[in-house]
Amino acid sequence: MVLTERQLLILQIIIDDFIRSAQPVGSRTLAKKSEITFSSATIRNEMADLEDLGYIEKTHSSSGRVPSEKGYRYYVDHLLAPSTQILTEVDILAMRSVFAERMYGLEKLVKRSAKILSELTNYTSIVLGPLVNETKLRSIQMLPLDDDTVLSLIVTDKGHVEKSVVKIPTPLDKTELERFVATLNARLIGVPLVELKTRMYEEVNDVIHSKIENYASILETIVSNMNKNEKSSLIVSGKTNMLSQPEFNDIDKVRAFMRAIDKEADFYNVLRKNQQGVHVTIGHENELHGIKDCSLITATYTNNGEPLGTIAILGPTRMEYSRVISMLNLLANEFSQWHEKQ
Amino acid sequence: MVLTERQLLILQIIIDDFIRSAQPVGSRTLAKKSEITFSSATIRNEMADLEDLGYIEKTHSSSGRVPSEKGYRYYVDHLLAPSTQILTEVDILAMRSVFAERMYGLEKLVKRSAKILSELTNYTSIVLGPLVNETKLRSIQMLPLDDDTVLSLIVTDKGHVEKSVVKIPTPLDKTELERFVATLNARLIGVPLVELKTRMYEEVNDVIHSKIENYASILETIVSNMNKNEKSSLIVSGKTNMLSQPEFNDIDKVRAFMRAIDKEADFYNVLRKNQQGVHVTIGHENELHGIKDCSLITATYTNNGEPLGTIAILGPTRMEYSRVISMLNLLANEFSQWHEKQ
DNA sequence: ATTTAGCACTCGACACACAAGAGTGCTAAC
DNA sequence: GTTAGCACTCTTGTGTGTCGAGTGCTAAAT
Repeated sequence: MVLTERQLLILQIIIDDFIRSAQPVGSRTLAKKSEITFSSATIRNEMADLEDLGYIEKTHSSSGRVPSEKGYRYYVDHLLAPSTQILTEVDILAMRSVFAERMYGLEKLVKRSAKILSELTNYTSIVLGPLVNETKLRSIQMLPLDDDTVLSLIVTDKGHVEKSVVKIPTPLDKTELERFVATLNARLIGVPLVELKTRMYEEVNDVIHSKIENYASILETIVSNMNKNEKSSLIVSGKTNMLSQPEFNDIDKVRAFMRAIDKEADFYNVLRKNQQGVHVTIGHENELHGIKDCSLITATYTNNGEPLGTIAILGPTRMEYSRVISMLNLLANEFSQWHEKQ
Repeated sequence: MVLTERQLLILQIIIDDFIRSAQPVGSRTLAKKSEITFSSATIRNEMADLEDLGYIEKTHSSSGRVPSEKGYRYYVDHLLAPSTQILTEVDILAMRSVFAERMYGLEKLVKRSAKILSELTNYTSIVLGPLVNETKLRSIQMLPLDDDTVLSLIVTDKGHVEKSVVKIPTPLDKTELERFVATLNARLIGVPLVELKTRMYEEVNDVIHSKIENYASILETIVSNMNKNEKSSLIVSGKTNMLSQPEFNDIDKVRAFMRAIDKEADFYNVLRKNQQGVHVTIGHENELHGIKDCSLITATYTNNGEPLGTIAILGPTRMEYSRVISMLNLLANEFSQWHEKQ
């Protein structure tokens, strides 16, 4: 059964109102709205139908109605004012400012966007920087710190630096190290980071065998470090913002949420698998347990159509979907453009 | 007026018991303890005196007693079982394991100790890595990324790397850049990082003047970046642990605490000025507003007597002072030893 | 055939009263 | 100086009553 015009109108107003007020909305409140030309009794009848269909719920038998997750889903899919200009000038300027300023380095850009986003929305923002498989090796450097310690740096073409401090078993021959590094660089520059681990062994295997065990040990450490740091480009900003949302007046919800958001690795996995475009995941649609009361909106940004990274906002299910989606769209665009200029 | 033996005993038991149970302790509960040989009526009299003196408080007129901040202060200063072996084998092994393992790099060590500490105590731990003024320049590297972008790396003798991506106004001459870097390295290696900013200008001023403006711009960025990153060696672990402490059942306290702990810069300032040794700051003794319900225990670790960094635990005023102090002492010692071995 | 007015009913929120229990302070006896 | 005893205080939990917002249903109005 499909919804009538009037039911859609009522559903829309209920959700809009609830998003604003966080209070269950009753038939009298609705009847006062200027869009509504019929009486509260009619509204009650329609609301009863909407409830039977699962779009709205009561918090108790004589309360006003609250959107269900199904209701939000319908709202997001069909009712969202399509491409209406929701953002204020202030919002737009704030976001553009991140890119307008002469910025140095992608990592800062990611951090700053996350911050702006969480400040503007008062939700929690999560930004995933470019995935490692997009970047290529720019240079490998090794600097001896002591007799038995080497600092190795892996620099990518995007200006990212992975460092690892390696302890080596036998004392170091400096010129030999230099030759080793030169070999590595000669053979590996330009290799995508994601292939680096395997290529490293392939390309330099013969060289290593002819040398002492030091180099095997160094490579071992570098490779194992790369695994760990893959996830480092995840920035979470505004973790405490959710505390000011009324749905988090319950201490147990706060606990669950904070615990969930502390496990950044989980979010990494969720965000990484995101397809292109904007996606909204509402309440129990989320895989992660701690955020079943929340909605997650994600947007990917691209470089020439290739997905590079993800921007996301985590808020209560009662989220300002329309505004947040517009913001993410804008920001993802700016990101993509920024990348193409690089 | 000085406290009698018996009052001390009572104060001690009250505090010990309250630290365990988080419940106000009454005269009957006390009388049941095996250490106590006198009746609950006597205890009531003594408790009235202790209250007049400000060491304990009532939560309401007919409640049991709770330690006041003055009480905790006295407890920490005079009553703490001096160097009794509080730590369990498990605690000790867990902490040693951080150092026992073949660890790479100070930064990881700092992170791992913070983690262990917060896990063992179930409080929040804060570890401040070696202050920048201890470390010296090991090497400066500059790698051109594009025509107008240079990645500059500052490597310290402790293996720490500061990177900054610099956009430069005029296209780059690669050999000239190499000469510039060589000059920088020749003149600046071994300079303490804290002096680097000024020395950088002094030493290379003449060189810069004879070259194009690129180099001034590069130095500018590096220097301004160093300022920001000075604070990066602060690791906070277990932020959400406090949520399981009963004193944080109040949502407003949670909010205040989370907000406070999110401002890492504040903690940096507090920890940086710490004198050598272990320090306990109780409740309102803390300068920071959000943690007036908390106690902060800090310990510095040293290298040949020179203070290097700080380890701290932030918990409720009802903290296991004795255990935490022992743990910090142990860990600070391990840290100092580790440094000396380097 | 819809829409609406009217009304009985439900439930949460709040205030109040009451009892039980833990703990105190004080007094008088030991 | 110590203790037993007792009246008193305050919290906590439970039950009761009232108020108001909101619903569902019925019957009348359009």
